Amino acid sequence: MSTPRETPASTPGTPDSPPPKSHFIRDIIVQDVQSNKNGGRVQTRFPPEPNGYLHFGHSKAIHLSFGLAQEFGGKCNLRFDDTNPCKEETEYVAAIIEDLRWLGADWADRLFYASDYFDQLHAWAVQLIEAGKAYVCDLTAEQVREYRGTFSQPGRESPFRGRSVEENLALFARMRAGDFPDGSRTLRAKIDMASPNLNLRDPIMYRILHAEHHRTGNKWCIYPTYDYAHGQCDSLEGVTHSICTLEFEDHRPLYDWFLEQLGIHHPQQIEFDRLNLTYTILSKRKLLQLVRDGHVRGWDDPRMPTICGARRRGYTPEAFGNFCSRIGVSKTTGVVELPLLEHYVREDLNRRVNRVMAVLRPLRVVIENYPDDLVEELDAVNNPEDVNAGTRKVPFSRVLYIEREDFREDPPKKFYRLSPGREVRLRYAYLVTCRDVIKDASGDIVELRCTYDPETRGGNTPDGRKVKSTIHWVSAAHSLEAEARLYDTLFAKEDPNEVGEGEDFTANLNPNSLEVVERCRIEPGLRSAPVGALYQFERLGYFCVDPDSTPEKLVFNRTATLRDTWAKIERKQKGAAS
RNA sequence: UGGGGCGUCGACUAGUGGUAAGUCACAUGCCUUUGGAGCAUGGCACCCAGGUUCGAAUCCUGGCGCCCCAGCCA
Repeated sequence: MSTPRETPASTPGTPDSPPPKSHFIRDIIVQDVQSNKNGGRVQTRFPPEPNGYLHFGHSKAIHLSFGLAQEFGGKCNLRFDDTNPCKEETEYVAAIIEDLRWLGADWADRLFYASDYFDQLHAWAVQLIEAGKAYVCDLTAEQVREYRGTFSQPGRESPFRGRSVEENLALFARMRAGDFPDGSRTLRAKIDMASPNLNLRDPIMYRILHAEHHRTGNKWCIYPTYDYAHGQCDSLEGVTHSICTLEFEDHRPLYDWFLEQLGIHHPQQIEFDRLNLTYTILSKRKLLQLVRDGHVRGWDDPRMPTICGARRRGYTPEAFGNFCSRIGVSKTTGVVELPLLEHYVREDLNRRVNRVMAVLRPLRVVIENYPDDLVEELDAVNNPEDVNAGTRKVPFSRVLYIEREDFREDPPKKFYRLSPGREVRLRYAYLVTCRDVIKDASGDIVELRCTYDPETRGGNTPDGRKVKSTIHWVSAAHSLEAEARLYDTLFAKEDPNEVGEGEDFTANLNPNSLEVVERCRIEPGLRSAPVGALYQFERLGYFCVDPDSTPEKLVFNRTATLRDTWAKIERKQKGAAS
C-alpha cells in the first residue's frame, strides 16, 4: 500500500526534483538580490480569490511564488483577495487552504485577507480625496461606460469630476454610512480620461454594495475594487516581487499610480503567461458552470482540472511540482500538451507505487489439471522499481479470472496473448495452455479450459522455453469485487473553446470521459486499502482508491493508463484495413 | 481602431554576437516474468524582408502574425 506523500515537492529543493530552472523572473530576482534591492529580501505572495477551487493553472503560480521565496530564503504570504462579497464564500477559503497544503505550499502563520486592510485602504482613499486625486461620481454604471470612450476615442470627464474636496469627503462618508443605494455612486481616481490605457481613465476605487462579507460581516457597505486594493495590499505586506499573469500587465501603471500618490513601499510586479493545457479548460467561471450544471459530479470530480479533482484522481504533488518546473516560465502565450502532465504523473507513480493484479473485465478460466482443493501462495514482486518494496503472497487456485481482452479466439497478427492451443505465462504463477473455449447459447465466450505445466511454478521455465506473453490473473474464489472508473479527457477537442455558431464550450464535452466498470476482480490483499491509496494494476494503469468505496466494495479511479503498445498496433492494423 | 505584450522542432522551454540544446509527443530498434519501466537511435525549428558584422535566433530598420484590455469581476 502506498498513499500520496504530503511532502512539499511543488517547490524546488526536494531531493529528487531537478535543480531550479532559470527563467526571466528568477533572473530578475537574482539581480535584485545581488544589487541588494529591498535589502536583499525576497517576499512574494499568492493571492487567490475565494470564489472557486484551485485548478492546474494555480499550481503554476503557486510553484512560482512559493518556490522562488523558498529558493531565495524569502517568504511567500497567502492572501485571500476578498474584495467582492457577492462572489466569495468561506467554503472556498477552506478548500483552497487544503489544496495549498497538499501541494506543499508553506506560508507559516502569514495567512492574510485583503479585508484585513479595509480600514487602511479606506483611510488612504480619504487621503487621496484630500489630495484632490479622487472624487465621488454619481454616474450610473452604464454612463461610466459611455464616458470611458473606446480604444480609438478618448473618454469624457465625468460632470462630477470637479467636486470640491469637502463635498467629496462628505459624500464618501455618506456612501460609507449607507445613505445611498447600490450602484448609485462610486469613488473614482482622478487620473486621465484621455489616457490610451483605459485602466487610467478615472478607474473606480470603491463601489456601494450592501452585501454581507464573509469576514467583515456588515461593517462595510462600500468595498474597494481589486485594482484599488491589490497594489496597496502587496505594499502593506512588504512584498518585493508581485508575480501575476499577463492580463494584469496594463493594470500595472494604475497600481504604480496609487503607490506613488500614497508614497508607500513599491513592490515590483512581474507578469508571466498563465498555464494553458490541451483538452482542458482553466477558467474558474467555466469550471463553476460545469459543476452547477451537473456536467461533472463536483469540484473534485476526477475529470476536473482542479487540484482536489487531481488529488481524488490519484495525481501527486510531486507530479505537479516536476511538471511546473519543466514547463518553465515565460511571456509567450502557449498551450502545454496534456500528455506532458500525464508523463510526470506516471513518472512519479512508476517509482513509488506498488503493483497489484486486478482484472477489469473477468473471463473465467479453469485449470483442468490443477487439483480442485489446492491453494498455493505465490510470491509476487511489489515494485520492480524499488527493491525495498519487497514481495507479497498471491493465492492461486484451479479457477481463475483473466482479462477478457487477453484472449482472442481468432488472434490477429502480433496478438501474443492467449488463444486456442497457445501457451502464455500467468504472471508469478504458471505457464498455461488454452485447450477449450466454452460458449453460452448466444455464442458468447463464458469460460476457458486450460492446462498448466507444474514445472513452471512462479512462471519460470526450467527448460528455457519462451512464451510470447505474460498476462495477469486473479483467483476466482479469493479475489474481491471492485468498481473501476475509467477516465478520458473531459473535452473531446484539444481546444475546448473552439466552438461552432451558437455553441459554447460545453458542446465539446467528451461523452466518453467516464466509463464505469462494475464487477472487477482484485487481489485479496487490497481488502483494507485506505481511501487515496495508489496502485499500479499490472498492465492496466495506475489506480487510486476513491472515497465512494465501502467495506463491501472498493471503488477505484484510474489515475493514468500505462503505455499500451498492443492497442497502438491494433489501431494501426485497423487503420490499414479500412 | 488606441494601448500593452509575444513570435525558436508537433508542444513547452534553453540560448543574450561564435557548433541551435533539453523534456514531452512521434517513429524505429534493443531488452523484458507488466506489449509496463528502462536503454539506444531518428527528424527540413529560429515569423518574413532588408541592414550592421569575418560571423546574427541574438543588434538595427521595416513588415507580417498571434494574445490581452472598453466589469462598479479578479
